[in-house]
Amino acid sequence: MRNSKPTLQDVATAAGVSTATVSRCINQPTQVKEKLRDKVNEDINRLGYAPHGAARALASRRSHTIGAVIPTIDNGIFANGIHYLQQGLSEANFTLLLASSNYSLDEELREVRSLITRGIDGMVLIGAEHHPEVYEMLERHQVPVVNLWTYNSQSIHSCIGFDNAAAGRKVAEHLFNMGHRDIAVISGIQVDNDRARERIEGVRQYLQEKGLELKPELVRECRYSAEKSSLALTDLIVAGHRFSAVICGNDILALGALSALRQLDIPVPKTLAVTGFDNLEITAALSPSLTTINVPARRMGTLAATYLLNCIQTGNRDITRIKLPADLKVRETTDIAHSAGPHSESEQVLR
Amino acid sequence: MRNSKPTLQDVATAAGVSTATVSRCINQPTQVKEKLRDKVNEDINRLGYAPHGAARALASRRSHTIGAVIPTIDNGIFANGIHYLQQGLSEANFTLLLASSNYSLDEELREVRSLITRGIDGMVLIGAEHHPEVYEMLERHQVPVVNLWTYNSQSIHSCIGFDNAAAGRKVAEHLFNMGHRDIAVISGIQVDNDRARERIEGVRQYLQEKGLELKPELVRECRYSAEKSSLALTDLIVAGHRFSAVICGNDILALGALSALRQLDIPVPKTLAVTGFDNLEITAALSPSLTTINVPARRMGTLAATYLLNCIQTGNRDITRIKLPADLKVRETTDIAHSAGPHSESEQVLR
DNA sequence: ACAATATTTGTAAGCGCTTACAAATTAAAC
DNA sequence: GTTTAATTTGTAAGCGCTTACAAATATTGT
Repeated sequence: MRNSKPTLQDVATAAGVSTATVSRCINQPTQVKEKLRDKVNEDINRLGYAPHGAARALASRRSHTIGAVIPTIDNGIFANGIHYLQQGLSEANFTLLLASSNYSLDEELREVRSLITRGIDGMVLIGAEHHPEVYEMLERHQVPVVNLWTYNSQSIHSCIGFDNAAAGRKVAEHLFNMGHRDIAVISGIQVDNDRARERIEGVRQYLQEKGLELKPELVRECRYSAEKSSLALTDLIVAGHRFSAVICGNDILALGALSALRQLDIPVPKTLAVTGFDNLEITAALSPSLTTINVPARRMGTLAATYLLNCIQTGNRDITRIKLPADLKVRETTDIAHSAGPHSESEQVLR
Repeated sequence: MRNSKPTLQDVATAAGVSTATVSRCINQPTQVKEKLRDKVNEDINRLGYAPHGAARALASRRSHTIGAVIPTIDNGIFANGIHYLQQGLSEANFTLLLASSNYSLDEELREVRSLITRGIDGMVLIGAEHHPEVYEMLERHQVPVVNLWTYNSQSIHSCIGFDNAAAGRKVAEHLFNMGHRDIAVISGIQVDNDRARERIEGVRQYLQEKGLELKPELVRECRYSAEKSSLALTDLIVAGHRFSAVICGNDILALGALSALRQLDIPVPKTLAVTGFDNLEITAALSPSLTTINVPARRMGTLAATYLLNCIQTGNRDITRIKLPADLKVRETTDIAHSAGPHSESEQVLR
């Protein structure tokens, strides 16, 4: 319970060695003779010494911190991937500095600037579309970056993700195969959001190939909120449009859509089929369970950690592109046959 | 596109002033004469200068960073509160360093240590129960701390939250009033989790006051995962226990319970009533919608930011205790009457 | 006009650590 | 037992910034 925290110098004095030796005990233990090292470690523990991150970062030009800016931390969409990113970093003794942009590229720029000022060693962003100054700053400060949730074979920046357009196509294809010809879309705001645009573009293309059209009046954009989505779908229905399926830009939007349909007493999928995107854990537990795209969140997070740590360690700045699968999970909101029928056990009486 | 990033010294040289003046332009602009300040700012922009966080932190003994360790970032339970915490900090130009503990106090200790090493100016933790060394380190390093998601008028550390036991009571009371006498509980793991314990304790106490008992065989603990919860409830039912309501420790557990009940074809709330805890956005959109406790996540986040910023600015270390309301949201899983009846609009034909 | 005071700027000493480089010690080779 | 090479430790110069304190300049009162 000393007055102020001990410094490297305090430990050095206590152990009767130089600060350099103590520093080596911590950072390159093999460079110090075992006996001395033990003595020093003992004093480190005895004094309760903990290195001072800022001083260390300043002297070594390495913060052992990587930054991530995600659109929102509010719901679970990105949380899962970030969780594994963090886990991967943590194992290498790196820390994650997390910020959110509210789906705005300008806010993202501000956060990136703040993170760079903080001195991050690597950066994780969502999507490939960013303010030009973002890339410029990262470049200037030599900070390696990887874009998640997106994949493009031509990308000039590293990316680890999936093909959003292809995923959109998969949804459309499934719906088409289920007999749907009139399809509505509730998308997230597309400005500043390449993933949202690509997903819809995938849908549009597929339908076009099948001689169908994605009617502009059947496409609604709204914030990624269940409530907004609910309103959007209700509006679409009240407006009297004809459609038998609605593709939602993510699971939150789908949740809102299902809520609206329940309010309106419209049976799903009988009268209206619904699809989501992301495969949040809860979507499988819904009733009806939600057909959605299973996003490789875990692997994106883990691989991003591996990639950045490697960049930092080796100084390698080659760009890497990793394409992960994003498969359709067909469930009850598009296919009643997928319904979990009553089990035999269900017959038992509870009370 | 210079070789390496410009430093304060570079700006000073360019502007023909001392580093102290440039530093003041950035940190205490009013101390510098307007004309000079403009000139300096111009050079700052021209050179694309960005302060070096570590150097700044080292020299000023202030990192402008606050740390938070939450049990999990995986689902939305804590995300919402953290979102607002971050927002509040961001406005004051502070950054959030976020880590997760997987509901383990030992892991939490490790994360706290890492954060302190990184040099945080303040700390946010969830719950009041922490490894003793956590409090010791925070004390030693003079880092102000606030416990969220918990409230105790006797607490010797600052807390901003709600009374978990009282919330538990509310759930039990509601169920009791709805006529339920045989109540089961699916709780999160209680070791290392004071909130989970308190919630159940609240339930137990209320029932006791009503001359009822919370039967040990009707209490199951499991990880906060929909799947585990689903298994736990199924197990409880298959074991032949008699109960008409199940109280779940949080909304994720409730989701799992609902999923199990759907699989077993057991009507909710007719045969079995279900309650959650947290009021995740999606719980209102479920069918049946979930009765749950509305946790004041937003206010906890906002107030935590305000509190810590104040501590840091003023140096004040008085302990603060803020009690926020956590009200019951009665919905369909306990009260069929709350069902949103078919609206008149629902009659309209879609196709 | 000249003190006396208030404001603005500069000087320089660190903040706590890492790391070239030099010095000292030990091990290996002859 | 030397000489030489390899290993271990110490010395000291910063990393880029903030901030007492001193110096210089501007403002005010008389």
